[in-house]
Amino acid sequence: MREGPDIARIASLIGDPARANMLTALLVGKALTASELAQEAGVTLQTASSHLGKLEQGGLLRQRKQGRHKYFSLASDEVAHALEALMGLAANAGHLRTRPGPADVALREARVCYNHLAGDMGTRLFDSMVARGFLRLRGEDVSLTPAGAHFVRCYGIDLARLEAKRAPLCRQCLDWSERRSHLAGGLGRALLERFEELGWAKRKPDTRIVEFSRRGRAGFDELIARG
Amino acid sequence: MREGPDIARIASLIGDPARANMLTALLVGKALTASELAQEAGVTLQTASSHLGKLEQGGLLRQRKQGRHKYFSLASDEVAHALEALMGLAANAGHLRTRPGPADVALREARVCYNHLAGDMGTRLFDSMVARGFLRLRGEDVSLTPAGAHFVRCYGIDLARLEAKRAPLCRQCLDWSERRSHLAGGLGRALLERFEELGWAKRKPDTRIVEFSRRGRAGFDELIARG
DNA sequence: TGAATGCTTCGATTAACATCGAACTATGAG
DNA sequence: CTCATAGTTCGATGTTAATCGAAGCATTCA
Repeated sequence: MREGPDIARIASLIGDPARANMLTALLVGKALTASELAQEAGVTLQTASSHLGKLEQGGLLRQRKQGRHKYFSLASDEVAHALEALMGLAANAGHLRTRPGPADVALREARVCYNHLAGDMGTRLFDSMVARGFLRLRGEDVSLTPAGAHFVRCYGIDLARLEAKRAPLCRQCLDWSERRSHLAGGLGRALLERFEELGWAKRKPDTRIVEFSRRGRAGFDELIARG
Repeated sequence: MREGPDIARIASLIGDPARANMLTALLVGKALTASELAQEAGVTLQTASSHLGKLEQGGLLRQRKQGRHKYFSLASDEVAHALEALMGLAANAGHLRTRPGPADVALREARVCYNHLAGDMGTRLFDSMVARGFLRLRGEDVSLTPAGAHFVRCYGIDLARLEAKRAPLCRQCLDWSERRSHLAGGLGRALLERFEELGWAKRKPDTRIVEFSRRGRAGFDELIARG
């Protein structure tokens, strides 16, 4: 055989616990410095540096220097997607790191996945937008319809600015907790930002949990009910 | 942090070259014996036995004994999905195992992915069925519409038998070469079988390549053009 | 200029694990 | 029953790579 891409190389990169911790930490979407990632992974700065070099070499991370800091983030949405796929397998095999507790419940309801909203609320938003014809699915591609563009503009999102960027506007991302898709890409990011701007939601510091206020939850429910 | 499923465990399972070879070999969908997998991975039977035990323990493989043989296959479509996601990353990072050659071209055009058709022809089939209203997408779920049921029955597929099985009928699977979806699940399997039955396509032995005859290619083109 | 901070490189240590030979169990064939 | 084949278990070996202390750059700040 020996055909197709070399999967073991990438998988073994993810397979080290320290590196896996770094990658999952970066799933929140924020860029983190080498020191922060070292702490996240529970290793010293030296070993973290070695790990980060390998992850970047392997194309999983993107890095940018800023002064004497070095910021790392995931290289692409695809990396996040692959990580979530692995999480699905892990959850399925019952290898949860912790027994399902209150944090886990919150995580399943609403969490951040590389800067966009995932979990139950994320998939509900996605399904609603598809059902109302705001998003059109074609195979794996997702595109915003004219009606959808109107909808998000009314919600206060600067669509023109998003479209000017090079990153894809819409993309779907499979959810490990829900086994369904949620909206990724620039628009997904913008929507979560807007939720935070309006005070509907707030990220719980140092976790992937997104906490909705009572008012925010009501607003969200109405938003996906009829726009 | 330390939240969410334990991803490193699964990834390190896939991260060993011998195990990765076994898993990719099983992507063709056929169940293989321990000896066959040992040869596929290029290791002796003893080490293969150890690897297979770990893979099964980790929930990636399913095994059934038959006489003095032990047959292994992937545990689920989800495993195949995760593997293809990793292939996407690997291909993206330029870590192709071999430089793109003739085999690679054939692989991108039509290959088998856990017993269903993938590659360019796989995604074209999927897109066509969505466009004609034979498949309906709802988030990550795919379902067969009444019109679609009529279509596949006319094509000679015993739908009742498929529906009787426990495995899901339709499922979408992301394609590493095309970055779009193709049809997985029982129906995807049945369609590929039917292509072979009609002499349209033939699997190239010991590879994932699917070769279409000239007649088969014509029939396929007509099938996805108007049914 | 000197001190402090953030990160990298080097070297040595250690732990994990893939590998295989050899011995063992189980199933099937003659 | 005897032999061959398929697979497992055990133990020894060798390699890989994760880890961290210490020293070395680079950047910023005073």
